[in-house]
Amino acid sequence: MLQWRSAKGPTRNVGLGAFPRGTETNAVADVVDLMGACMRFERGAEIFAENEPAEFVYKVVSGAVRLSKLMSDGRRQIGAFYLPGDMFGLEADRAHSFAAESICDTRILVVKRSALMAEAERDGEMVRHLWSQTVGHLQRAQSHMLLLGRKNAQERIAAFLLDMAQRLHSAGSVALPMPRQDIADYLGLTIETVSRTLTQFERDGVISMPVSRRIVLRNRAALDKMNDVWSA
Amino acid sequence: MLQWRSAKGPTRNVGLGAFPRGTETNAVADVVDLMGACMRFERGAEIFAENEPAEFVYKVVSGAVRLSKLMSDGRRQIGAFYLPGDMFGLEADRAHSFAAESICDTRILVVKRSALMAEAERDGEMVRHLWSQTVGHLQRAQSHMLLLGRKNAQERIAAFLLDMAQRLHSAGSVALPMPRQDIADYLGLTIETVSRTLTQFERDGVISMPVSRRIVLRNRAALDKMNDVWSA
DNA sequence: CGATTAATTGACAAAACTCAATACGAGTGG
DNA sequence: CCACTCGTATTGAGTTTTGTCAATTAATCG
Repeated sequence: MLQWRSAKGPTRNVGLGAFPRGTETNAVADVVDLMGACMRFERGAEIFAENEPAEFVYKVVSGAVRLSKLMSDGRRQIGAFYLPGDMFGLEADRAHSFAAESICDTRILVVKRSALMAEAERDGEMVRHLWSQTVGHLQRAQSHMLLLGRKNAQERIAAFLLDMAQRLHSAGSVALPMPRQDIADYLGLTIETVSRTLTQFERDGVISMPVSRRIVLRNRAALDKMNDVWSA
Repeated sequence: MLQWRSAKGPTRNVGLGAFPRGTETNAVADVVDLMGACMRFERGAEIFAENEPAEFVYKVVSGAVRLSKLMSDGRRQIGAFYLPGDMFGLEADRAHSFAAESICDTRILVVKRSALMAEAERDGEMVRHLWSQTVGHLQRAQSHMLLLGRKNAQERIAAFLLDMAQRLHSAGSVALPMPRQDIADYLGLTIETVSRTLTQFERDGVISMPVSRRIVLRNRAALDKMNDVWSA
């Protein structure tokens, strides 16, 4: 593990799309929908870099985003995946400590943090909502810590598949937007271990994989069982 | 790893101490100092349980606290250690997903979350401060994820020692408040690996251990080097 | 199709875990 | 003050899981 692998590093996105509209007005979060500009990022584009000032807040419209941090020797940790509907960019106060990159072609609403804060100045509801977003991210980070700390490969993959299935609202079949390497770096495993574990699951009839990016959940109970160890 | 180990489980604390005073008025955080009641928890006492409604916010005065989550089969993950000056209890919105226990005899300021929120209602500065506390916790969680995800035992221990040294304001020598098992469960290692790695460090002249709970940092540069891999 | 990237598989090595024995250290009572 | 005890920490031997390196196979896109 000496060099960062398939890296023709993330390419800065310059193209800026239209300013589309959402007709939603339901929750407070959707101020982003109203105020945000929609941008397109092609696969592998850098949305923000490590150490970049945290000037914007984002919301995924379509596609997928990874939050990642790279070590000097090529090891990488992915801290989170963001899927359609997810907000991000609030996990930093001053500067970003992770980079964000689009995993595939992705549309993202972008709003200036200062605009959001100005809005929040007048609207107490707004602040609390943004804060609770941050709390949500913290809780995700904590449950990810559990996974990384003491789960074995099978438990990690099971948790990952169930999480993806839920967040992508997929009934029975998940279309993974990310390559195996991203999954590996998210779960703290190697690509080979991810691959072997998936193959194992397939042999055991727990899943099937018509193609590598599509996972059909054939025995959700088995996955739940592997995942439920942390029931508490 | 089938049974939770030395567990004569955490014992509920009932004793409630004095209402001491701090003369500080510097930052907003110190509203807790002004409003909080001081409680004493003896070693191993449960401050709050998993799934308990998050009714209070806490600040460590003296001693140390661990945030932990227990698996059905005895595996445990410690999510954070809280040391004097640290606030906690803001990482949950509705109910706690981790338990908090005192590691040694500990004094803690406790304030009702509702009181804090009432204060925050009037004081915009206050909300932002509480929020930024949460962001701080999130960032700690993220950097802990890095450690758990892709660092080897030496790197984990090095990071841990440096972090403790800094947070305890110890120049050259750290008095660890927690037993090896807690360190292991915090770092996602076994107690044996922690022990062996420390012994290794001692043989290499990186540290010395007059007694097991006291670690003298003899070669901080070596520790920094092991830790700095994630420089970026 | 062919070229190129992504994913899988195999053989082997290494790091960390397990189980078991031993040593240490703080506190207690003779 | 010294032995005893009990919880904590260390050490050793052997196993297991995951990682590494290298070779194949599968997908995707002109």
